Amino acid sequence: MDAAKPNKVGEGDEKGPASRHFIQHIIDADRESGLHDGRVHTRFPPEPNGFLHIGHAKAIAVNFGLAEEYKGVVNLRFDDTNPVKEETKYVNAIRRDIEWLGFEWNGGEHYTSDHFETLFEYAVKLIEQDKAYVDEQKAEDIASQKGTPTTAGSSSPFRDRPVSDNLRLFREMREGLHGEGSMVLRAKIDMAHSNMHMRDPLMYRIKFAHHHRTGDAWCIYPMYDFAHGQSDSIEGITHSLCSLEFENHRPLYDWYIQQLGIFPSKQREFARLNLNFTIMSKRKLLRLVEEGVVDGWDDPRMPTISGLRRRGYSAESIREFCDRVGVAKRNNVIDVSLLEFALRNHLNASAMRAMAVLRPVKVVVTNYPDGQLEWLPTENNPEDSSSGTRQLPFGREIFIESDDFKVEGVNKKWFRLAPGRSVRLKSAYIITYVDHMEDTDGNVTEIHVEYHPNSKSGSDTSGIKAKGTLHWVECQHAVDAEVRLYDRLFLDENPDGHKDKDFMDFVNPKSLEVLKNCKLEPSLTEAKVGQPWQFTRLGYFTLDSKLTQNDELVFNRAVTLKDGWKG
RNA sequence: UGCCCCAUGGUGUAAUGGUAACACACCGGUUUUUGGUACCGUUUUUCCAGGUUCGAGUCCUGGUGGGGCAACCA
Repeated sequence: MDAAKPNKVGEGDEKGPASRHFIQHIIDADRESGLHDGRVHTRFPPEPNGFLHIGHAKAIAVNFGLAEEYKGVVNLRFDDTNPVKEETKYVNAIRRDIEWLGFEWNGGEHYTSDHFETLFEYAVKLIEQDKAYVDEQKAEDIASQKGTPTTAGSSSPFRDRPVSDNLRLFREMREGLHGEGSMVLRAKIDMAHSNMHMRDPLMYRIKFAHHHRTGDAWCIYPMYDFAHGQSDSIEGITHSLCSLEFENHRPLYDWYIQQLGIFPSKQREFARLNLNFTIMSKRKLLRLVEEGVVDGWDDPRMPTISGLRRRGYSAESIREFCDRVGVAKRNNVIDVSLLEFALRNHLNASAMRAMAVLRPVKVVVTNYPDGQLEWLPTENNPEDSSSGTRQLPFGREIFIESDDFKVEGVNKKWFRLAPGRSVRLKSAYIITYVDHMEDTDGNVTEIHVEYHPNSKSGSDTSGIKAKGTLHWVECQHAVDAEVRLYDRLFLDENPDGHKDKDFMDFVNPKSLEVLKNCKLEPSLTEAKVGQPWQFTRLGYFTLDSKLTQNDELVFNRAVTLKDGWKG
């Protein structure tokens, strides 16, 4: 095993046992005690009100990873208890993203709405036990009676309504006999409880809204707390893993299950993923979409799964990233460089190399015969000996990167082309500067060089030592393309963390740069959507899935190569 | 002035009362027909104060600091 790589969950290496996180310790203890015969059944419960982002990827990886480790299964359950926010298009996007990440869920999809009838029966049961009551107060009154974290709440005047009245009213609520906001069903727990969630929490509210799956069958909908844990229980979920913010909900989660006497799913909480220079709130990501800052949920600058995919991130790299960030209870902010590392790490080993010149300047090889052309072999991926080679056309006129030539400020650290300098053209010849032309603004328009015929790659007998190696594309065979370069969407490390400023204030106005006049080697016309490429010396790129037309290639840069040049 | 959770290098995460480690980042070096990769190395860690113990990052007490909790949202 490669010692540089982290141990796969549950495995050890020659250095000792793999490190294990606290949820694994909990599950180990549960299995030790024989809980549920050692069965592990988790769930991933997205609300279909937005696209999945990299933070969800962590939750997905934790739930599916644990299930895999313990030979259990995972339910995909769309948590659809609020019809006014949820839409089928989000269900479809979420399903596609999880599949793309490479995870398989257990036996079809689940929906909280599948359990609406059972949930209703559970509610009736609690009413019959005098553990729930119909409250006819206004929302503001209920809120004010809740008290504050430091002062006890007070009871609703409807708290001691007879069971029979509660039963009748709750059924009338379901039948649509009462208007929205006129009444709610509440659990009867303790209005003075130190945990606000235990102060007679709402269980059901009336909404005459069309539900994306149940249509108009219901006009009452359960609240999260009275739906999530019960759905876990109905589905036989053993370990219900959620984020830290639900820690205070746990006593309520347990209370409902205990009162109902149903399967005892257990909730455990871990810290959600945060990334610097980005935001992870679905509400705020939606604002970027709605206000046109980005071109949709799948804009390559978005931290969404679909955005990362379109940008050129591989599913493997996202999974590796999720493995590397760990699982713990402390609030964390992961450096985006770790995400980029995971991508480079995967793509360096797997991506095909290609030559592309983003900001071309023409080079004329003055001693190369006019009209002559030769095809030179070059490796597809030096990290993968099985990837083979391909042929590159070379001729009298080529393009190189304008950044690779400069006249002013040339010192001994400059390895590239300059007056008096020689450089290697990757997989071709060594060339030596002869002359260059400039326009009236001083921009270099053309460079003249001479090549050394005996310096051909693989059979170099020239003895010339060239420090630098440049990528290049032969003019006649060059394919035009558009290339889009992305920078971070926010200029602030924590755009969401300023009390006095809106995160929108930190949007990077230069997060997208569109290059129109890029020159690609001809083999790139074979590129497919979803296929990663390393453009030699530049970074990792992929075809844009939305903007690419048949004869108009558009590439996105996912990430640059690490740049070790200190200038 | 309440309840809950958390505190290990710059950022994350391990260490199950017994030598504080791994990754990313950073900095330096070797190799290199990608200033990439690979390899080597430097710097940098247990919030504070008590207590228990032969021994505490770990257990206990008290502080300090951070996060969460008062939607007919999830």
